[in-house]
Amino acid sequence: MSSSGGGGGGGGGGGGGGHVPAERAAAAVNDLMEVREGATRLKGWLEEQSSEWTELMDGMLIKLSSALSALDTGCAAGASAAGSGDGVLKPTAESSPRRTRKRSFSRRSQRSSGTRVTHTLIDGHIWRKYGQKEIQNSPHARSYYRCTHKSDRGCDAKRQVQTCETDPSKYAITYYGEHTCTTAPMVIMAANDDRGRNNLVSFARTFPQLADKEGGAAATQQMSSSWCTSDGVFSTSSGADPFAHTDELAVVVGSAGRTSSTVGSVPDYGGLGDMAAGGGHGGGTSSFPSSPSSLEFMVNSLGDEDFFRCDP
DNA sequence: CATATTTGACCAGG
DNA sequence: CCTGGTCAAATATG
Repeated sequence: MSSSGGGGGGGGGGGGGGHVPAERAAAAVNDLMEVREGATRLKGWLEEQSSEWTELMDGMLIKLSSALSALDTGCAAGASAAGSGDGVLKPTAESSPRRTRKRSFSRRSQRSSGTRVTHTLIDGHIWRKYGQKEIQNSPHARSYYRCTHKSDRGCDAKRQVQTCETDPSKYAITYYGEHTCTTAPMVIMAANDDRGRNNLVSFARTFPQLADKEGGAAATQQMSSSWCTSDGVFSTSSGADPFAHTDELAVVVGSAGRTSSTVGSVPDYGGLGDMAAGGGHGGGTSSFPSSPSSLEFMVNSLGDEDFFRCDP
């Protein structure tokens, strides 16, 4: 979206190192294929429940397929993100006399709660961008966001997003402060496949008003979802993920044979969430946003290690 | 028209 | 003085 900005034209910062470990890519492809397989099975199971879910799964499968083909081309990444070249600069030629303001401003809060590299900007919270800066040692601009509930809830959470230097398709997100607002509506559904194994898929629903101004390629995925399957493994490998707490994003994986579900706190979202579900518990049938097309699915590599596995 | 993003200016810390 | 973080007017978008 912000293609126009400084980083925009940047041409994908190709220069530097884009060495993507082939082994790793291959492993990722493998994992994705397994996931697709599992998803297909899950789809079959869900078909018996409702056609809506079938559509949902179709969407997921499509995404998986495209992800796979992207990876297959070796230099995956760029595929959807790049583009946007077009330098349609606004005619703001006139030097508008920006009012000089004398504003006492809040000292910057320094304590960050860690940096995380992810494929998506979505993290379950709604952010409002309030600034962007070119950073000295980085080819990419850094964007500054703060919780959209800053004004109405006094939420002081902030985050800085910067395109990963080595992999333009990833973002390094640094969080500051904590969310005092309750913002992480999410629905998690769990299902067992025919083998009694527990497959769990969690969908963190956020409501990004994401609209690619420049039209064009929906460069950024706006829906984040983390899921995992089988044996309660939640990519905790090496547990090196400083974001294990992930705020409200809680995921619980039940043991085989049991269906567990967790629901993040759902605040007073006017008409955004049609997920009221009214205690949707009950045979694992919970309500789910009916328009799959509005949801973007994306593999959220939680540990930057492996995404998830689906043991056959 | 309301709300989010863009973008240059302002400001504080090193 | 330079760099990075924030403000807020201007602009874009639904």
